[in-house]
Amino acid sequence: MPMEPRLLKGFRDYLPEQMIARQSVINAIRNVYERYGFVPLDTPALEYTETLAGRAVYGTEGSGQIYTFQDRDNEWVSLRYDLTVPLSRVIALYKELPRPFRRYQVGPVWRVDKPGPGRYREFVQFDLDTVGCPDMLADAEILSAIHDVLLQLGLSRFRVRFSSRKVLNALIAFAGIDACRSHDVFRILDKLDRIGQKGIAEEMKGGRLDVSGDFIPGLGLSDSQVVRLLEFLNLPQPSRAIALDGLSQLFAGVANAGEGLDELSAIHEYLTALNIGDDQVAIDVSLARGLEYYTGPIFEAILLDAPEFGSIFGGGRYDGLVERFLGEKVPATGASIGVDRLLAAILKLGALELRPSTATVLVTVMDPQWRVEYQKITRELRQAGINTELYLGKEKGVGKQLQYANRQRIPIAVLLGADEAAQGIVSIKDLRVGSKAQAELKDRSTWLQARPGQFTVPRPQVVEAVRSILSG
RNA sequence: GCUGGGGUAGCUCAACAGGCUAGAGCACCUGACUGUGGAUCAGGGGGUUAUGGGUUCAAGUCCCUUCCCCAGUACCA
Repeated sequence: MPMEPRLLKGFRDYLPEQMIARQSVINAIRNVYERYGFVPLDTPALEYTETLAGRAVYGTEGSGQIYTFQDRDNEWVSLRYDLTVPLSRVIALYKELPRPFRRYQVGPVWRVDKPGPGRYREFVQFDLDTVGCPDMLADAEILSAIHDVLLQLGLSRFRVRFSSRKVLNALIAFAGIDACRSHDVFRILDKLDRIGQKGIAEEMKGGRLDVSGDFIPGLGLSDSQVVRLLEFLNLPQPSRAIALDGLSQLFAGVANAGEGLDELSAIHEYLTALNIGDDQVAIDVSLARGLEYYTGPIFEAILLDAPEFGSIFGGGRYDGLVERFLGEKVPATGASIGVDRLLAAILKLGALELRPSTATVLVTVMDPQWRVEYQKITRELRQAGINTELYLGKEKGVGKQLQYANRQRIPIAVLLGADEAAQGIVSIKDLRVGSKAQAELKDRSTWLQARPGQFTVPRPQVVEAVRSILSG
């Protein structure tokens, strides 16, 4: 008995249809990033566990989600959890790298997590980071790049949000909360979208019952502390400038609050100079983010027409991460696009069409007698830069081959049989014409006679004819 | 991970209260119709009812195990 073909939970095969769409998204992102002058980097899937599992890297939850095992040499190794920590390792290992080091990296990362819609244990991230620049100019450039990426992908209805961990630290001081609880507070603040202010207030205090009746334990903060948190959350933020005003008034008496505000206002100024508006890249004080290593600005983006996919982009400044390996403090900032989520959202929004084939032309094999001629035509088209497939299935008649082209969404078919050969011509068929017409057709003989979208050209003009179809 | 719900063909679902050989639509394959996609017509392949055990004369149906899926939670891209 053959064994059952099984897929590991939370893992996926990327079938050609998905891969074609995914690669086009990745190429679009890469083009934008190279336009900004970032350089490519790749690192191994496996790292020493100690590289990833240091204190205060991913937080307690994050560390528990790292795939870890012993290899044949009894070394403890782990699958990378993100691309940021490997980058900081690279910075420390290759001291000859230029500073600032501005790199992009795309590849899978692994997290032991409960799989769900749009959430997997292996997923692809596309990262963009600048290492060695303390100025907010670097952060603004990250935001500007994601802004350009989304526009490039045909997604204009998005909202990029940013804030700063330093602002949140000021909030902790402002509310009189013990600094050691700050990460718990951030985690709950981050849920604003889902549970609302009422839910946040409950969870900050005694806890709350969720929709399923499950009890979520609270932090046990006092009423007055929660009032201050809500005051912060209710700051009006119709624009970056107004949000900044509100923050500086609210935190007027808080020591060290100035640092975070300076960061946000610097980013605001840079964005304004780049002509990036409040509606596209906004300050959002409720933004918190889960990872422990952020030290300054933090970023996130959602698609307004596909909010159910969650954030498709997230990141921030992590000035302490490289220090773990180097001892020397190296400023760094960057962000990550969740390629799978972004792709799922794009497909749902219809901004990209799934195609099972990369071919534009199918050269059919009508009669094995002309095989060499089919090969020659195929080669001519390929040399002209046109993606062309020679039909390699069983030669069972042209009907099957056109059906194949139709199902593969290959728009153009080339046909050559005895009739054409006798006249030195080739038949070329634009299948898209028939696809449009076929809804109205009922009777087969009319359909056969019509031969929609089909015409003949002299044999030497095949490439030219295909080109003219493609150019519309 | 936790709580709850679920699992019948590739997909969507059916099968009175435990009772004949587990069915249908779609999809797929073969054929007919000029050397041509669609429609139509004729035929065909597909199932250990997720899994292992138990109760019973009899289990898709009832009980338990494991696995997987879904919703919420936690976390995050």
